Amino acid sequence: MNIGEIAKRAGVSRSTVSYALSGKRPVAAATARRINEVIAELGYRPNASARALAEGRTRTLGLVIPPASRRLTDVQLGFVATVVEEAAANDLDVLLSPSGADHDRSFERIVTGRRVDGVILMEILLDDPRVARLERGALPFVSIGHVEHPGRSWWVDVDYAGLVRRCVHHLADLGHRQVVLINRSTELVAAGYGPALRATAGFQEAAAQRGMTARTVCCADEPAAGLSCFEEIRTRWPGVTAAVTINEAALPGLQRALHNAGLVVPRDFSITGVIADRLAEEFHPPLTAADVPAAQMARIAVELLIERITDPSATPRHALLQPVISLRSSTGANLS
Amino acid sequence: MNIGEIAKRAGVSRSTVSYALSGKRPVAAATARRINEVIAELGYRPNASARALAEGRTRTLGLVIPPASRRLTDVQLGFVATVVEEAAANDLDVLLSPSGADHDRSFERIVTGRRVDGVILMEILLDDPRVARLERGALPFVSIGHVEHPGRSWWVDVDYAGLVRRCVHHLADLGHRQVVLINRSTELVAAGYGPALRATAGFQEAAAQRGMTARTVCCADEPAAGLSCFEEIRTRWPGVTAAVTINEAALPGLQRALHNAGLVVPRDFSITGVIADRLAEEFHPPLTAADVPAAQMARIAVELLIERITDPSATPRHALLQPVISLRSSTGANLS
DNA sequence: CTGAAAGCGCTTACAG
DNA sequence: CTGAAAGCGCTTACAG
Repeated sequence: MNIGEIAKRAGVSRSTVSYALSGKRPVAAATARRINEVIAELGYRPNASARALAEGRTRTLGLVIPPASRRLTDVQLGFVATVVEEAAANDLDVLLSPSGADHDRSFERIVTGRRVDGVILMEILLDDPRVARLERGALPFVSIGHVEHPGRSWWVDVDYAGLVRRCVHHLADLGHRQVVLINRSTELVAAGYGPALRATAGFQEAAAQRGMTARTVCCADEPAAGLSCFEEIRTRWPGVTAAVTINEAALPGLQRALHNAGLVVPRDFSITGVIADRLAEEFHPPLTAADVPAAQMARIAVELLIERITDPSATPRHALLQPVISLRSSTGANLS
Repeated sequence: MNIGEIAKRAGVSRSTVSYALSGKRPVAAATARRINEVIAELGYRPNASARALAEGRTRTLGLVIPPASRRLTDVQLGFVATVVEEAAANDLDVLLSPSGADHDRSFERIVTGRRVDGVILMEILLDDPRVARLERGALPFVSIGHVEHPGRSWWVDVDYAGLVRRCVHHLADLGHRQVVLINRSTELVAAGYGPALRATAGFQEAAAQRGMTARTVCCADEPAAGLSCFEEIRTRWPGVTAAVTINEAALPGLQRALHNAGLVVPRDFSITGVIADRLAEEFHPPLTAADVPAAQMARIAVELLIERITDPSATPRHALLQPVISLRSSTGANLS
């Protein structure tokens, strides 16, 4: 069943059916009613491929996600879910593409097959080959996260360096002198993952400014690593009284390690960092932390992308969000 | 740039370029080489919409996911990630569609716009309107989970009733006389969510068979609910010595409640259930539980769907997986 | 081994 | 207010 069938049964031309559907040309009320009746009766829906071919746009966005092998964090999940919802709210579909590993074919298919009107990239490296790839092409894209030298590109990000800096100042104000940054995994740092490197920079900068002793450790994205990581910290640097972390997945292990060591938070040890609000609330005690506004970031990304698609010559825009640090119960004065 | 441009530059017809690309007709080696050179030089990729229109298939699968408002569990996440990977391995793209809430437009678009060659449904209710909707149409689909009366449909599922039954027998063998089922949320049960209802049935059946006292509670999908839920259990039924759960999200709260109550697992209280292996391992002590093979289920779903798409007249197939219960450290003899 | 042409199902100037 | 026709970029019988 196609538009011709509808036209025949409604006694009009195919163009009239098309215009009745799109509203791009006025159609007599009676004609429109007849057409809509036939459409409803037959349950007709225009063929998306044909429409895309004729219109030159697919009404679909591409979303490039990290490979399944690497577990998604809560924040990343929030990105995916919200991108899909926000796209749906704009009557756009979302095509998923796993990147990395051996998924280059999939990425290339999305990027070059004109399957999508634009692409959202996440998990951005300071020097990201996918960003470079997209910049060579003409396909509109927006990244959640930004490369080291964003130039005239479109992106939305959270100011990791600034947030970590503020966490450190907060700890300094509470009298802490020796602090540690519990970072994401060694692999991510080695790969040049933006948030991990910017967190390190902000951490060391602020600690130096306040004359604090600053230690940093990488920690795999899983609870077990959080546990062993904290044990290592206690062994190597017993004088450390507070930690800043951006590693959500390690939190349960961290909590267990604190408990095992007989440390009460925040009396004996303070913890803060950049963490999804949901996870910060679940910690015991709830974490004083900068909440990553994942849903907001995803919404902005979709908005920016739609804007860029709609007006290809629009001036590049970006948003660097600076969420506040929510004071909960995991930081206290240094009593040692 | 299109196939005609390639044809012109290679000095052949468009059909020859097409056949060189698809391999559906032999092409002289020299001709093929010339064509491939031009293609490589110009970075040509066929337009996916045009191809889909001409071929009558989109090389895309639809995946209907729960709305973002409802947090995805670890198992569900595993489904999404693996479906995408497995599809990519077959050179298929995945179009996401949020269902439920006010996302009917999105679902209808996927189902009726011929945007996809087939659909994978997850989070199936015993009486699922989406399954009913798809069964009225001609679009191939496979569900992860199955309705109460699956008839001649295609699906893959885990035998929740059987697994929970075995958990109960395991506890009975250890001497437990009063057990509780910590189910998913009241809303999910009310909506007729298959696993929640089948777990209840299996639980009560096995408990009755072994002459045990069986209690059941619904618990929202979040840590805080797990905590309050367990406190309620202790208050209302102090004689309960073991719990079976299928609620992954409640586990951290459950763990905290046990700790708060001064209960040591498994000495004072036993816990088992149906839980993603990763989460079972993270519990302290690691949970004796039936591991939901999420990745395997997703792979089977994609396989079945491809089979159904390839041969629309194929005999319906389904798979009811019966994973073993992994003996870890959270169940012990009833010492009370 | 290759080409000319019809056809997939839409949209949209062009005409009236 | 409406229709006939061209065109989007492919694939694939039909011919040779």
